[in-house]
Amino acid sequence: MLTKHEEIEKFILNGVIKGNYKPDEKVPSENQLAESFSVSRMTARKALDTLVTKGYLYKIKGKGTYVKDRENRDIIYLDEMIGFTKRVRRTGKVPRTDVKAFELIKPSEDIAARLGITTKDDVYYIERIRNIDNEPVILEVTYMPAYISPDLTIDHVQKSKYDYLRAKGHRIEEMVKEYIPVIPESKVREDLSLDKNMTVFKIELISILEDRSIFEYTKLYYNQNKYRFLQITKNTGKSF
Amino acid sequence: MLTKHEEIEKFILNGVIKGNYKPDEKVPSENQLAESFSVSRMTARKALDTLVTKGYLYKIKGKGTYVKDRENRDIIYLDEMIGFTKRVRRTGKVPRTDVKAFELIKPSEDIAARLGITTKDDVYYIERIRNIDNEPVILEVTYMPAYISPDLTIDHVQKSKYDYLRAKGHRIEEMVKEYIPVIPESKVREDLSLDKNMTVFKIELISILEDRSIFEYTKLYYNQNKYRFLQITKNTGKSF
DNA sequence: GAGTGGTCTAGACCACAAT
DNA sequence: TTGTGGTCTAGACCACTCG
Repeated sequence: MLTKHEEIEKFILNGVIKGNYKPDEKVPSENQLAESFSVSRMTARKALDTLVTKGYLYKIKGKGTYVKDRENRDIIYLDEMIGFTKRVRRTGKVPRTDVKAFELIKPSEDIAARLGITTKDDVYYIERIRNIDNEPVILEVTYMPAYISPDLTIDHVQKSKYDYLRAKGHRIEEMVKEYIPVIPESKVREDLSLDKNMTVFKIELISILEDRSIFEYTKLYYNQNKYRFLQITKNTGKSF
Repeated sequence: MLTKHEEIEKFILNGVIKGNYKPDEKVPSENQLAESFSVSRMTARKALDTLVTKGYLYKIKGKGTYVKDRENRDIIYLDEMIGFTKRVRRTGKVPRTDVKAFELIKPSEDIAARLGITTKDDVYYIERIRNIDNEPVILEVTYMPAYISPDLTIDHVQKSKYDYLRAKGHRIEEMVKEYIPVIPESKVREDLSLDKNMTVFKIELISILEDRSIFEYTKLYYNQNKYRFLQITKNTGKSF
């Protein structure tokens, strides 16, 4: 036995999947749904809100509720993040990196612990937004111990952290990544122009150098409205 | 300017982070919050619901709303899924695989397309739940073309698909994985005993053999209540 | 001005858990 | 019986969009 809002959710979702409601077209308004299902507006609203959170719809205040275009999303390959610029160009699209923050700060206890330093050591705080064809795709928040990268400039950050690292004769030996689904806070939501309460894909990672020092602690937020995130693993001989 | 439900959400979240509300202890009830913040119950409720979706709280009908224990989650390494049983034993915990479904079916058009076969070809439909210490951790839904694995039995599935594959002289050449955050449908929710509207981590993958035929299409749902999902990448020489 | 979504209220009835 | 969360109602006011 479905509840009323589940009934409405099912009805709308069905329409989306079957193509009765096409991408970027309106679904019935909250008032229309309330009337046609003989429920209160709050109940109809709950159904639509759930489908927004699940990523099927998006709302525009004053206008209506629309079907999200999930079919025509482009693909981004996760292991190729390092070569973001090059990879995007290869698809004929235009990449751009916006450096939103580049500061020298004292880390919180949590950050210091992750980087294996103390709260008295300096760290770079870096926020970057990766765009493709002027659309924000990835938000990156990075903490880097200053002692490893003493002469880092905003110019390096505008391009590639890893190019800088290589130029300094360092080499990343290991990366530890954690995969986390989240509903982002408002700051992330604004930077990636996401819908409220939309689930998002997050990776937290630590890069470890050849001497076991930690080069960076980075949080990556991926905008799933326009892109799908894939990874290709080739058999190297022993994994499978 | 925060809305009222955001104000309450912030208050509770703060209490959780600061430790005023301890793991598996109650937060104030909806009625208590409604009174102390001078709002209607629906408004207080919305704040708690949001925190459930975000993974900070869980609710038990008739009892109350509780703080989820996120600190003491164990770690599972993603690339080691193949050796699930062995890896879990190594930590001193007890792994178990429940085969919930093992059937020979005709695939839908969507599934057939993903497997590179027709809707007239047979496929195995397999559902498995991976448990650690009797707690469901991973739900796995697999479609396998029968022509590649003609003599597959439930016994093989109880153990390892990949052991079977090796025994047949095959070898997985490549895996294509897609990472997706989702709010699972009720079936998945029940299998993994998840909270309603809780965001979950999902991987869809295709395994490709040396002759480019597709061995499997698999959907994996990871229960993030009890586990964190990490991946370690070692530098093989050219990736970074 | 009419329609939309965003927020909020003050009730109500229910199923469930604990005492 | 009391308290909890789950669902739902029938209103209300607001900010926004568009004609």
